[in-house]
Amino acid sequence: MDKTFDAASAEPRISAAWEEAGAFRAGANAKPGPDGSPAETFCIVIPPPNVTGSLHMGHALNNTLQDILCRWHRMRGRDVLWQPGTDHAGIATQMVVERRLADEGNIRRTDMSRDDFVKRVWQQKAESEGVILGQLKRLGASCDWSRTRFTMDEGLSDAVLKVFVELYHAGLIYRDKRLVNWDPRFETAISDLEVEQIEVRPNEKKPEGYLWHLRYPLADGLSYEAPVASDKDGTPTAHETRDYITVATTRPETMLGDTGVAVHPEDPRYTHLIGKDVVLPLVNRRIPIIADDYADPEQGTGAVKITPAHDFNDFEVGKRCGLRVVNVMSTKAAMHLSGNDDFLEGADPEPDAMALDGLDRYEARARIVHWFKEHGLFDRAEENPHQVPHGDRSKVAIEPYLTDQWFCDAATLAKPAIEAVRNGETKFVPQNWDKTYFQWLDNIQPWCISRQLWWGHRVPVWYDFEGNAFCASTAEEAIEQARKAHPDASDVIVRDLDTSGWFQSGTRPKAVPTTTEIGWGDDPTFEKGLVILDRDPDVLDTWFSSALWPFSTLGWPAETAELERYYKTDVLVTGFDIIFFWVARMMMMGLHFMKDGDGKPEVPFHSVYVHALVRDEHGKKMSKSLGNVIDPLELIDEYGADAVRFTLTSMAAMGRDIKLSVSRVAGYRNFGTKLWNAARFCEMNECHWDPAFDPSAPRRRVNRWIIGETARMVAAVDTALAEYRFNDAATAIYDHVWKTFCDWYLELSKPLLQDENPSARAETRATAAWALGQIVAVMHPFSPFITEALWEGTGRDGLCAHADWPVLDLSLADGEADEEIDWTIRMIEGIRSLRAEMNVPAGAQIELVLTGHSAAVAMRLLRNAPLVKRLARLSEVAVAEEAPEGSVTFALEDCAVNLPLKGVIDVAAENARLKKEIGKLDAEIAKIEGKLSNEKFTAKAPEAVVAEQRERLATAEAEKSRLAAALDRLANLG
RNA sequence: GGGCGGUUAGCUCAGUUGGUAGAGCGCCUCGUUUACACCGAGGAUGUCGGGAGUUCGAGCCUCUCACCGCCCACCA
Repeated sequence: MDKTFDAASAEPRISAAWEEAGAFRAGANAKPGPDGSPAETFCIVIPPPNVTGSLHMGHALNNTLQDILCRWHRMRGRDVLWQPGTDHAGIATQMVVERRLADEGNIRRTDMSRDDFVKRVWQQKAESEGVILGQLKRLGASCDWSRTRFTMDEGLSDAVLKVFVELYHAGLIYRDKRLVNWDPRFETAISDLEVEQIEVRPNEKKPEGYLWHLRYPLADGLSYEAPVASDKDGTPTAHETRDYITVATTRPETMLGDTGVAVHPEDPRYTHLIGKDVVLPLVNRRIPIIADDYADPEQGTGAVKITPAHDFNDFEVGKRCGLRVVNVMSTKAAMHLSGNDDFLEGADPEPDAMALDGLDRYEARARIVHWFKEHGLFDRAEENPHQVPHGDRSKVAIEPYLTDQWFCDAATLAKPAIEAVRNGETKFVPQNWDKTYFQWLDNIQPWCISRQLWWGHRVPVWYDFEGNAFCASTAEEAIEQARKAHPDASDVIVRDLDTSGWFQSGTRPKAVPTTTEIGWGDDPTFEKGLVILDRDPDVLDTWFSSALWPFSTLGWPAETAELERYYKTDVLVTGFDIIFFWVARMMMMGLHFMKDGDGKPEVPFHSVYVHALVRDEHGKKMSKSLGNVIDPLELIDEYGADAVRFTLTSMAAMGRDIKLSVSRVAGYRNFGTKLWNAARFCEMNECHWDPAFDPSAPRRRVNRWIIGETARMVAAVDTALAEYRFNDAATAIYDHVWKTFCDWYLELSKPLLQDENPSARAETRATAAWALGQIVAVMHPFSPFITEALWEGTGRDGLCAHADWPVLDLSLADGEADEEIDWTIRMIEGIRSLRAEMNVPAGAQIELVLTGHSAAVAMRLLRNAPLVKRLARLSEVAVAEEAPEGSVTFALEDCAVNLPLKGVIDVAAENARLKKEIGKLDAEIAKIEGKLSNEKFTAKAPEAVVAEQRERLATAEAEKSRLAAALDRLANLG
């Protein structure tokens, strides 16, 4: 064996061995029950990574934790299916491809046919999927790769179609014209969840972060007296005549679409104006002053301009008050005035207004403010930092925009999803996250599921010339529906707008749903009774298909054996950032479409383990657009996958943030090396694995002790994993391997391995090999590569990945052996500590004289003398009545340990040391006596606690008396 | 505005029914004894954010304050 484990060369070899063996196929290590019943299943569906990029630290953490659970259960004999796959990530992937096209040669998406563009995205998918799955394999993920799925593959597309069509016919999906969050960069609607609030402050670059106060002249020459000053009681003391009303806005450009000004019905400043009109500047449109509670007298001027087409609140006000809706922007959020009938109706725009046509909203804003200034209608601009909704992908301000979109009735679907968590069918771990889940679902809004993108699942709806919708899984079915709706039609056909023929009448898209752009909005062709259907050009929100992942990947809507066997799945492992996007929606869809054996709605998983987010060094979420992504592959290259995994596992308990430090990764790489060298030591000492080894057989205390320690460690790991306390499991292993096994057992075993007695040698070799074997097995889920290499290196059969998980009875622990070895360790530590403090040269062999002991303790010391001598570097171990002159002394609970150092000893320093030690013991004694003299304590505390305190007091007093005696002797010496 | 989390050793953070404060890294001293210098031995460092309460006993439970962070909703 080499001195270190060479991860870089071993990992690919081991990965290949797993792959060749099909080691992770579902059922690969399944063990039937004792009665021959099939193995219990364990199923996790992977959170499908996007086909946009590569593995980041969040993936590394997420998949490490899943892999630990899968490998653990696989070794325990469960039939494990870890279902892998990738997500088409509609908007994100389209964005990546568009950027790439731009890099390659300035071709815009819109310069291509939809068909060609989508083909190009499929290329991207093919490349990226290979990259990211390869990276997951490098991490060691034990997915059943033979079942890899993709959200847009044929089967999953079937699932999407069926779900859409069923929900549509159940009235849970519907089309509606309303304000949506519109992303002007991608020119698509997005859902509420894809909007993030970003604060804007007054700045030089952009006209934003102000509250502009603008004057709207009253119509018909009206004027009024407005108070301009008041005393402290609020009684007006001065007035001025005004022929305008001032409104305050953060978005002056929307004034072009104003159709009213609202004031509070009880605002004394304005009640007399209610029902009057103003003439909208620039536009010369008469719009009413209306009364509505929405106007807050405390905010702005108390009068608020109402733009129903470009503000969610204004839209509601407009509905209540019957105001017109005037959309003044294009899909790119540029002003759309010329040829805009809504805008022109009832207006007589200034040439300056029409000059804004086609300008970006910010440019228009600047010019409009300027225009108001020039025309004496500008009151003032107030600095006003405020939150502005932005698209989470595009990072541009979203525009509330009036369009037809498809919505899903999330509130109805949410009810069973809420109930299932409330009644514990699905549990969050840590449980606290259910609050987050409830908070969102209890207030859920209709989910906008349509996107004006090219990449994604096409909405399965066809329209006739009247705009009637026919929703069906296939064009053929849509045609049937249309025939019934148009009994007199000579024929119904689907317009074949696609050169590649995907959308020919009666066929449905196979595998690659792609099409050229449809002439949306064209005049319908209706001649000679022919009805032509056009398919809805929109695609679905990418999360719509993700929501089906736990059952679509298992074959649904087909009734597959996998679905029957593995649904519901066991645990979902995910970050909290997608509880709304994904977890909640999987709950909704799973409960709506899946039924258990009794026909009862069935949740997609019984547990949701929510882990922290790996953030950058400033605590920010890592994201590609911020450019703060740490590449886990680089860490793997340098330190090995096991080190990265162990680091992340150890940090899994952290609250919400994991800030990764490379030094820690290095530390866990060292841990691997430590284990490697322990194995090397075993090899050198001929500690060979014996399959027939019986852990209850060894008689030597050191061996019995390590067997007990091993059993306790395994139990700790099992308990921790059962409760998803990954860091506790990692710590239990780390401490056991490094401290217990390497630092103590291997050192203590050395004399036995060289013992003249062959049976002692044989027993110790077998025990060491066994203990190492248990470590390798238990550590495998955490560090699969090095353990697989050690498995192979120690001549074990098969794969470590398929090893039996250790099942050790805690009765293997021998209390008497534990006590004695623990005592021996304390003895050695005491001697080492004192040697160091006395500056005894490390190489010097010194004597030990035991005093103040019982016969039993003397026997114990003599029994373990070879160990103590070796590890504490002693020449002689003796017992005596009196300590030799010039000794330094420390006390164990049941004896005094004297090291004769006459000539070496610094009397003054030793005097000080002993006094300091005695001082510590005095403080301890005083503290315990205080407790024990407190009647309430002895009366109310549990007996065990009181007894423990009494014992500690006795120990401290015994130690103190021994040190006091040593101090006396020192005084005599002096 | 609603909700959630954090504040423990120089740094990054563990600490599971309340019962002697821990780890890794860093730091100091010593050491190449044939598994390991990616090592070994020893050592120093904490008013567990402040205050109050409950309790025989609080890092842990309750209340409160301060600061930091996140999520949701809103802000003309």
